[in-house]
Formats: sequence, C-alpha cells, structure tokens
Amino acid sequence: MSDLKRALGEAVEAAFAAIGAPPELGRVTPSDRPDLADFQSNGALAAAKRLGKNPREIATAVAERLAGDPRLSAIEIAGPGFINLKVADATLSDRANAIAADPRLGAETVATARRVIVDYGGPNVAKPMHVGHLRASIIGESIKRIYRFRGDEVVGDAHFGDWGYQMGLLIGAVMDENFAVRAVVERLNAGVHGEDLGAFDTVDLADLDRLYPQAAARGKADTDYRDRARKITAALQVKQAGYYVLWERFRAVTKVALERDFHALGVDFDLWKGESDVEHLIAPMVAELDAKGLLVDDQGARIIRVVQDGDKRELPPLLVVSSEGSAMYGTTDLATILDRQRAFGPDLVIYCVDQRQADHFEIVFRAAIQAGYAAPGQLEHIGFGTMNGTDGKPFKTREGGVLKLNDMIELTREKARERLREAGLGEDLPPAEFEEIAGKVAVAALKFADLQNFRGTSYVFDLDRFTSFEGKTGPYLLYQAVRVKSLLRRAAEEGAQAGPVNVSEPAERDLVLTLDAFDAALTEAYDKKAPNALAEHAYRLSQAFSRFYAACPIMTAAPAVRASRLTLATAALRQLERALDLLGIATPERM
RNA sequence: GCGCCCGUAGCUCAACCGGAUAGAGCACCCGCCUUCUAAGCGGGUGGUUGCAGGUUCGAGUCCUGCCGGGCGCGCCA
Repeated sequence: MSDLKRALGEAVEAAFAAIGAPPELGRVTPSDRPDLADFQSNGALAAAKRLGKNPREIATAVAERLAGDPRLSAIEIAGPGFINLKVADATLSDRANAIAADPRLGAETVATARRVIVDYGGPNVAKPMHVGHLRASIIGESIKRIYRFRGDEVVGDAHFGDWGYQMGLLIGAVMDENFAVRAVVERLNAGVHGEDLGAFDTVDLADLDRLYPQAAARGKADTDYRDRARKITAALQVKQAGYYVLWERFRAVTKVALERDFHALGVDFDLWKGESDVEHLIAPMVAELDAKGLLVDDQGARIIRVVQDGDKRELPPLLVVSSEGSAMYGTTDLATILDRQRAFGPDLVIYCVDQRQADHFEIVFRAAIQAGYAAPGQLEHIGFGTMNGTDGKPFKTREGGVLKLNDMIELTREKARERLREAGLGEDLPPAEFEEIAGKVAVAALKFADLQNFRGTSYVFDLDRFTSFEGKTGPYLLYQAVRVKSLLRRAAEEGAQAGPVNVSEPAERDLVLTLDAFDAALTEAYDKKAPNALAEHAYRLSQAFSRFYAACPIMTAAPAVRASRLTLATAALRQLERALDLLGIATPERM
C-alpha cells in the first residue's frame, strides 16, 4: 500500500514522460504552502532548463494530462511553474481507512531484508554511565528499532568495554589500596591453588569509580606507574590467574549497575558481548595479518598502514600490537569485525559512537578491508555530537563533577512526579502506577529532547528546559496519546462504534495528510540513520491530532460522524504509539 | 600546523536530490475550560540564515576566501 505522496508522484512522473520530459523530475512533495495545496511538484522548473522551454508551458501540459485524475480535486499552476495538487476528500477518506486497517499504520518494509548489527551504548567496566552515554544509548536503540521495523534482521550489541590498558590501571590501583586483595592476586599469580577469594567480594563499583580517575591521571603523569599498568594489562591479556580473577569481579559488579541504568532507560541489548569475548581471536588474527604482509614494525610496535591515494592528509596507522605486547582498542575492534563476520555475516554494521571517534573508525574499517574481513560500505560509523552544558562546554554538574546517568534519570523522574501532582493528574491512582507513569514521563522527556535534534550536531543539555514538559517535549506526546486512550475508553463504555472515515473538516484533512506522511518520515530516518525525522513526524502527528481534538467534537457528534472520527482517533493513536516505540519511548495508559 | 564538523529569531533547535512567504518550541503579548484530560487550542511580536564574493531563472542548502566556535591528529578507550 503506497502513500499518497508516492502514488501521486507516479502519476505526475507518467505525465512528465508523456510530454517528453525526464520522468524523475515529476517527484511530488508535501506542499510548502498548505494554504494553496496538499502536494506540489517542482519538476517543471528543472525540465524547462533541460528542454529549453518555458516552465509554465511544461507545467500546463503536465496539468492537462493530470486533469482527469479522480483523486485530485484541484490542479493549479503557481509562481514560475509549481504544480499544486489538492487531493479529493474521498481520496483522503480512502487513505485514512487503509491506514486504520493496516497493522503497520501505512509504513512499508524494505524490498530486501538485510542482516544488520547495531553497536551502541558503549558501557565500560568500572565506570558508571554518565550523561555522555545518554546519546549513544538513545540514538542506537532507536536506530535498532527503526531498522527492525523496516524488516531487517537486526542485532543490538552493547560492546562492553572490558579489556585494555584501563583494566591494568585499575587492577594496579585496587592492589595498591587493598592489601588483602593484593595478597590474593599475588598468590594466584604465583600459581597457588585453592585460594580464598573472599577479599575480592569487598571490591564494589564505588571503589572502582573512585579509583579509576585517580589511576588514569597518575598514569599520564608518572612513567613508572604507566609502565606497570601496561605490564599488568599484558599479563591480564594472557590470563594470568590473579589479575584475571580480579578482573572478573570488576566485570560482574559493573554489569549489575549498567543493566539497572539501561533498564531504566528502556534500552535492551540482544548481545552483551565484550571486548574480552574476542580476546582468543587476537593471536591467530595477528599471525594471519602478519602472513598477509600487512603488519609493519614501527617504533617497537606492530602497525597496519592505511593511507590511500586521494587522502587530504596522512591518517595515522592502526596500532595492532603495542610496544608492551598489548592488544589495543583498534585490535579488539578488528577482531570483533572478524568475530561478527563469522558468527552472523552482517550485510551492514552500524557503529553508533561519538563523532570524535570518526578517525578511529576510518582507520579500523580500512584495515578490515585490507585484511579481507569486510567489504567497502559494510561498516558504517554513525557519529553524534556531544552533549554540552548551558555554558556550551561538556556537561558538568553545578559542583563541577560528572552527572551519573542514574542520578539524571532520578532527577527527571522527581520532576515528573511534581508536575503530575501540580496538574492533579493521576492522584487517584495506586502508588505503583503513579511511579510507573512518572518513570515513563521522565524517559520520554529525556529521549525526545535528544532525538528531536539531528544526531550529528552537539546540543545543550538543559535540565530545566528538559523537565518543563510543555511544548515540543516527550511528555506532550504522551499527553496526546493518553487523551486518545481516555476518549476511546469512554467510547467503549458508551458503546460507541467506530466506522468508515469520511473526511470533511480542515482539521480532519490535515490529520489524514499527516498520517499519510508516516512512511516518508520512517524511510528518511532509516536511510539517513536519523531518528529526528521520525521524532518530527511524531510531534506533527500529535499537533495535528490535538487540533483535530479541539476542532472536532467526537462523542457529541452525529453517529456516522462520530464513527468516522473514532476511526481517525484510533489510527492516530496507533501510529503515534508506534512512532514513539520506534524512538524507544513507552506510553502509559493514563496520566 | 593539518583535517573534520558547525555558525539560522532573545534562547534551544528544524528545514525532504537547490524552489513560492526560512519553520517549531521556550520567552513575551492577546483570546479560549457549565462539552471528549488546559502538560492543551487559536492569534500576535520576533530573521540581511556569521561576513564577502561566485555558479544558477532561483542558494540556509553548491563553490572560493575570510571571521568565529567545537573536535580529532599512533602505544587511553
């Protein structure tokens, strides 16, 4: 089932072809002038240049070909040669009925399904998630859902950062502070068996969170300290028992906290693979890269050069093995590509990671292609901008610290409770449901504030603004959905039946045209990996519904009109809930 | 220094292969609750799209230069 934009586009393209103009110029778009038309085609202007004719003549010839089309109530030529199309009410009614009857609410699926991996979230061992993880989680989750809804086979992978120099730093720091742990690690390293591991249980996430920044800072300033951390890292990577068992403890305590945070955000991963899961692939991979002649010794390290003809500057090489013998960030990324190739065979891997890592991914992807682990175009980095504070600098709390994701969610949830109480909403609800609603409102506020912006640009995180819940916000969208649900409950109680749509009022026309635009928004979000296109649609749909709700009484209307409007309201609700779900936002039943 | 991204209303952001009068929200002003949830709806104020050129019938969008900002540039991830 095609949307009106595409259906009319085919008709206009055929008209262009019939008068000898390139058919692709007949593309139809929603009108920029809703006061004049529903759809427009600008193709006559471009065709005029190619054919050497007057644009208005071409537009007139096209309009004459379209004149008999029963779907159009008006065809007008305006300005230098715009073709303005107005759709007949009966056609809008038919389209509304089709959308209402469609389980997919008017959205198409891709012609050929692909196997896709979305790599997002990027949590790390020992570091509680902070506001910087918000975007990676929110955008990645939405892209995963959009791809899946369009029909691709999609796997979301958290790609747990659990392997590397940071682990060596942290192991060293914990051992320096906790002598009981140190003693156990040293005995295990020495090959002692049957050791009591009770000392490890005292290490918790708060310790790791506290020690990591200190250790990272000291590693930068103190050469000896850094060398020791590197040696520990190398020993961990060959699974020396003491380090390895302590590391397992780090991983376990971190994952519990991460799962709590992701759950609160409505983010689910299909896979929780870590960098450590590909550790066993690294040695054979390095040997193979060597055999292929890709590895070069340089300054004591082993690297792959990735420079290409046409580069505007010299890209650094991929560092495969450090001078200490450690696998690096890029090494595990390369091994992960190999692992995914073997285990899943993806047509596309989407890396939803901060834009600042663009160079890193370019280097890794080039190395993977050189090694034959990936084809050009198969790996794609979808970067996003940073989230800044109101001062334009990376977000910090008033105290100057990093705001933890969990704390931010709780702050927003508290604001949601306040606003619900102020508005007198949900006061007669059981406490558990009230809490559930506050949680959904908070998540909607955070996610929509992020997703309404194009992912590539940085944006300002303003807690006051995000929690205002008025205007173009997540809670506004939930509010519209809840109003429809309330209305439909009432209709059910009164035995009011939905029936065929018969469009007449301007607000009804506008609502149907907005419903019709769902597939275009979804397709754009999919093609550009840009959920903001879908977020914009969800907002426009809410607005169109709200105007319809204000202008067109439903329950007090005559039976046939009421039936038509109930169908429209139901379709709007279902499409809105679907769009919100694709953004990762859940809707409460009431609020 | 080299490279990438960005600069749109007082603020935060949109803008569909270049198209008509550059759109939303916030803030500000005016109106609308005895009728389906006012976290709502309607109306209004607010713009030389950083600057200067160029291409084009037509430029926020493409090209060049400049100004301003952010980020990245091998042994962290």
